[in-house]
Amino acid sequence: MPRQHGERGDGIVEHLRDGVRRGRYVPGQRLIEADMTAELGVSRGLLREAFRRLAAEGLIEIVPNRGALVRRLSLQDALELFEIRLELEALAARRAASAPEAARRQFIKDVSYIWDNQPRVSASAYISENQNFHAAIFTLAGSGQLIQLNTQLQLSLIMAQISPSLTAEVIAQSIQEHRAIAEAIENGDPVAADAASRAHLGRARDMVVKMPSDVFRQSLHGDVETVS
Amino acid sequence: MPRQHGERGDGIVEHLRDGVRRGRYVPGQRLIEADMTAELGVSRGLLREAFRRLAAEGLIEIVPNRGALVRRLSLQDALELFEIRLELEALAARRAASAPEAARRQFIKDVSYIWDNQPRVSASAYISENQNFHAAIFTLAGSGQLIQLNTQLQLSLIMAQISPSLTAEVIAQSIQEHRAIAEAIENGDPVAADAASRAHLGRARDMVVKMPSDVFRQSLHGDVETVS
DNA sequence: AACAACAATATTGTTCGACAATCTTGTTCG
DNA sequence: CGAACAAGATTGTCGAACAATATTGTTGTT
Repeated sequence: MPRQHGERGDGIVEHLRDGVRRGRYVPGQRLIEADMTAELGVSRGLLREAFRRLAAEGLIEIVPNRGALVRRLSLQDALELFEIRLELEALAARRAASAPEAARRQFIKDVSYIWDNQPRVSASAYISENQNFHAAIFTLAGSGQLIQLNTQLQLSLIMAQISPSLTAEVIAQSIQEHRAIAEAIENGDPVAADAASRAHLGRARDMVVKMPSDVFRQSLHGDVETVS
Repeated sequence: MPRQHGERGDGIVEHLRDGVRRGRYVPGQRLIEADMTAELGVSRGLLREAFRRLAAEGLIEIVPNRGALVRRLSLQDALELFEIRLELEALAARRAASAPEAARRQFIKDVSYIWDNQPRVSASAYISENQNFHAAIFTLAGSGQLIQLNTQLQLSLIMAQISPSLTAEVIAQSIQEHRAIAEAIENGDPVAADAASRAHLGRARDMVVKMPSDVFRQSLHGDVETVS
């Protein structure tokens, strides 16, 4: 954790990203500067720079004169993000399936945990498995820009918001679909990988629609809202 | 320009974005804090927050201990971005073509300049026309998340880098393709809009590949590079 | 008890000055 | 000409300060 000169801000950013992933910070939670500077041992200036980065990434929001809070997606946000993710992950899957065989073989090793038949011990275990799996596809796809864009898709937030409502059946179904994607990639079949990705994300999308509505922030009525 | 409490940073961000668009700042140029604080009349802290936002957006880069500079894309960066843009803009075009008729009609009015048959007076005139046109499609698509992601696609940088090598023929060709996209949207035909978008961006991509190589930064040899 | 109005407190927005770490440039020496 | 070093420029980080705004607490009234 002791980062060197010029990279201290990275540590803060990582702390927050990780904190949201593991539920230490939850969507809607306000992030008070005084508290965080005390806890992390950094100056306000550095903390505020980190906040700005994360806000641009879409993980937190900064409301003028009210400061930073972990972003809480509306259902509309989530659906728009799923729609985008569908396209980008299909692209990534195609690229991944076209990667050199050695790289694909390594990928299969890296995600071997998806073949485990034991029921996942906890929702959070599945959440991190899921994040890892999707990240591995983007990595194998080998496009720096895709990896970068993937951070804007807010998988952490979606998982954090729906995780209390996750059922064992939904998880089991997802794992099956992960295997289908992985197999298509292993076989070097871009068309199948594309299709399997779309099927997986389409189903995940439908699942989200059926969630209790208080999982999401009430969406603004306006036509289009941007996030600074 | 006198923004109010809590929104001063927005002005700086806007200034930089605009500056890159109009060529006031060019890819590769270093942005010295002392100079910019003097010119913009803001404190270093605020300026650095703005830098962090823009770096997360991908418009500038921050190199530890060397500060901020306008990002200069490698050919690989540009191609990866085109590949992604192809998918996202096709999505946006489909959505746009499915928008209510009133909105589509308004869109056609907003982009009526594309029907002008006069040759564009300057490369920069075409550049701003192009940016406007593509932004209008994303706006009509009505997805806040898509609009947000569009900022990561770095159209400004690509244009800034290739603009010295733009020819009248290439511009004329692009304008034709813009018209095809607009017509498909006007007719409410998502399939045609999708196809026209893909054709346009595919051709633009091919054009970029043929550019003189010194237009782009020499790409790093590594497998994948991320931009913080 | 509910509520309005106000005061007290907390929190953010912004600036300034300081100093160490690092990079850049200029100069001198071999 | 190039290495080595010194001088200067620039960034990274901190802390203190104060105004603007938001939040909470208190009081008095109905």
